[in-house]
Amino acid sequence: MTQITWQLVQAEALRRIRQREWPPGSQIPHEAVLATELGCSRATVNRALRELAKVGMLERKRKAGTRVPLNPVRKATFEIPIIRQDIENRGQRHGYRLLHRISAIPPTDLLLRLELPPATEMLHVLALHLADDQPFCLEDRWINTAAVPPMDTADFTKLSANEWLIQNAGFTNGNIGFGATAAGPEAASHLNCAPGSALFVNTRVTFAGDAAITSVRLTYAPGYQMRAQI
Amino acid sequence: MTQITWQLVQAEALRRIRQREWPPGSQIPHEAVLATELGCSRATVNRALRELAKVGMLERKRKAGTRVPLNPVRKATFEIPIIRQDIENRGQRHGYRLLHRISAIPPTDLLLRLELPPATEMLHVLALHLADDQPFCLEDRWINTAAVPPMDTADFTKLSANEWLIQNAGFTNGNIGFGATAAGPEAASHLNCAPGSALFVNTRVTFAGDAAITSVRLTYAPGYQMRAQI
DNA sequence: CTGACTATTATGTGCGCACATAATAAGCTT
DNA sequence: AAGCTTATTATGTGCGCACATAATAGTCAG
Repeated sequence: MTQITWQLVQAEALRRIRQREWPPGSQIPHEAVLATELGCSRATVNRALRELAKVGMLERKRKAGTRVPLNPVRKATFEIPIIRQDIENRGQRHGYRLLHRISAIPPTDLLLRLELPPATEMLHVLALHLADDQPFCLEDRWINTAAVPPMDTADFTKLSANEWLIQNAGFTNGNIGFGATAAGPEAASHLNCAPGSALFVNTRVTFAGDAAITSVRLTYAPGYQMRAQI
Repeated sequence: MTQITWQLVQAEALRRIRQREWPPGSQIPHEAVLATELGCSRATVNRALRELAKVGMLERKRKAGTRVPLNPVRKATFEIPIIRQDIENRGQRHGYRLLHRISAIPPTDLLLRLELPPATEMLHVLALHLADDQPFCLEDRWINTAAVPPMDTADFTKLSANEWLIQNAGFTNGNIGFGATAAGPEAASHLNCAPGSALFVNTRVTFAGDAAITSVRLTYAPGYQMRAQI
């Protein structure tokens, strides 16, 4: 006897949504009904619908039931790239050059974003990533040395701060932003492009629990595209 | 008696990862062990760990067990913004202007990406979104009219194609890309910025099952940032 | 030693049940 | 009729069990 899996239930639910058997805004039968109708247990239906709700295809509320949202806010998931792997996945050779490494007091707005007290000294690292010896991405990073393991052995001349942090300071939460910026004179010279070129920028702030770990600004060479699946 | 929830198990697992009780690269105890240790059922442990694996905090393989990845590929989720809501969430007034609406044969590379036969006629819509009467975003869209409900009543002069499609053509999958581009003369005039300005670009291709629905390219006015939580 | 087969083992998932929780609906009092 | 209290109901979650599945380790024939 072939069992009904939650994936099958999910696929059937998706079909009904797509084919308007469950039109937008409408309520769908509740779990127990679907379970008997599809010939499986309520737990199976629950898992299928729960995961659909998590990606925004359904809205669920206790007692109120489950409905197909009128304006579904679809969610997409993308992988935060480890720059070296990102480059190697393209079949290119990763190179890395440390430009700058100094302990200093960051701008106050950064300290505010990281919820750190004023005048906290942090480590500032500036580095360039290369793909097949061509400039790929400029990494501008501030590290909260108090919140990560001692980095005496890590001088970041060989291993990027990116990877060192990933391996040595597991983070739990944070936020990320994407935008575009015109290349300033410094970025232009490092990335080997004309000043004023349109560059893709990715900023991240990461925390471990409530302790700020690092803030990074990645400026990519012209033409870079970041991709994700919906 | 207070029960152990899967959230508690998950929090405990996160703590152990963060505090290096389960160091990167190491294997963690298997579900049954954790279940007895934490005083809950295996199903509860399973759910906690399964969800951690989904966001890249753990790696699970049958028989091989569960381990903390050396190079965790963290996944971030962001919401695909409905432009009007995006603007209204900023406390601004949404405006919309249809610039162009014509049936035509799109470039062949687009048809290839959409997996449509050559010389398929599609609907091309160009529109401008405004925030408090300021240009916000330029929407350049191709719609596969064969795959969506008839749109006789939808002329897109008032309601954006964006919203019409969301309400009338539930999609199931697709992909999304982010990048930066320099403003061309046309974009510059519509978005009221200098030619050559660095603009954030978001391209999306969406399918319903295996039928292509639409391809859209959103070019945002200078300064726009897209944000997401990790 | 090699390659094919056979256990073994950890995760993946289904089931039926129970109870918790949140949101709504119904009823009751004043 | 307004406001409080009490059912009712759909989802959320836990438990113990069973079996499926994938990957590994072990075994054995040649």
